[in-house]
Amino acid sequence: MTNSRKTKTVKLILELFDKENNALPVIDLVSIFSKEMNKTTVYRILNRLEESGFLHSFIDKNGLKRYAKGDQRTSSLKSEMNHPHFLCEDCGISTCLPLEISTPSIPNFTIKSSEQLYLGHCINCQ
Amino acid sequence: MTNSRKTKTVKLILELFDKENNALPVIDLVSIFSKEMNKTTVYRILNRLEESGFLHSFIDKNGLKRYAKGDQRTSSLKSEMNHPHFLCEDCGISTCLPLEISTPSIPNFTIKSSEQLYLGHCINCQ
DNA sequence: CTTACTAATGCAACTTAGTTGCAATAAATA
DNA sequence: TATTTATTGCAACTAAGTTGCATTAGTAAG
Repeated sequence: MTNSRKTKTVKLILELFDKENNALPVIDLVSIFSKEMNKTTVYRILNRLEESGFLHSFIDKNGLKRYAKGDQRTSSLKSEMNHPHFLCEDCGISTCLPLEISTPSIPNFTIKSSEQLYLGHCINCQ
Repeated sequence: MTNSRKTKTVKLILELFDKENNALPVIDLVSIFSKEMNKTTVYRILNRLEESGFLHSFIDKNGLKRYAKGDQRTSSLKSEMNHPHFLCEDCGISTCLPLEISTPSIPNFTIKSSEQLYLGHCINCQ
């Protein structure tokens, strides 16, 4: 927080996530902002916004990194802290699911966190 | 099955998975077999072995594709059909977890399948 | 055990996502 | 307004994975 400057480019990305409730692939964000900023800048701003807790990220089925708003580390709501994501196999839309993750206990393994991605069809693609 | 030839390269990969119980990243397999075959060949053989049901794959935390033996589509055992994977954050080893996945039902979403990756420490890295 | 068919391979070139180094720029603050 | 340094743009790079095509080698038929 101390060392984060409100540059034009940061503001643009913050504005987008202000109205965007889905998890967007980085490559999409790069092309969305291709006229406003360099792709390197997009990657670096997303990195910083994740570190500061404004965004969280995960890897989708295609191995692409996606970002959505919300802090998966420090949220007060348990379901927000570590939640599954949904990915529509038809339209590619991805959203956070407000569900709690139950971590199984397995002999020989210490489980610290998990990544859960549910695949199927969203309401528009039924 | 009809059109799959038992070539030297296919045999080598089958032999490896015969004794390998972990899920291996494709890039590792490429370097393991770098003297025996071309990387393109590795990618294509893995593809075919997955289609035929001998292997299954998933994307790990780093966005890398991993393969492990077993058919996630047609196994008779429910727990084998769609199971979570574990990834050790220390040594990078990854294994299939013999657990059943419970698919939640969420309004507005039709969930068909899921990808579940548990992260933590394996027995050797405690 | 040849011959013919075609799946499978090797190679080189390519694509795509993401990263790095560095000089130039522009927020923040003093 | 001047100074500091976080941030950016650019170009070049890396790493994973893909594609086209000519060549090779399993396989099955004769």
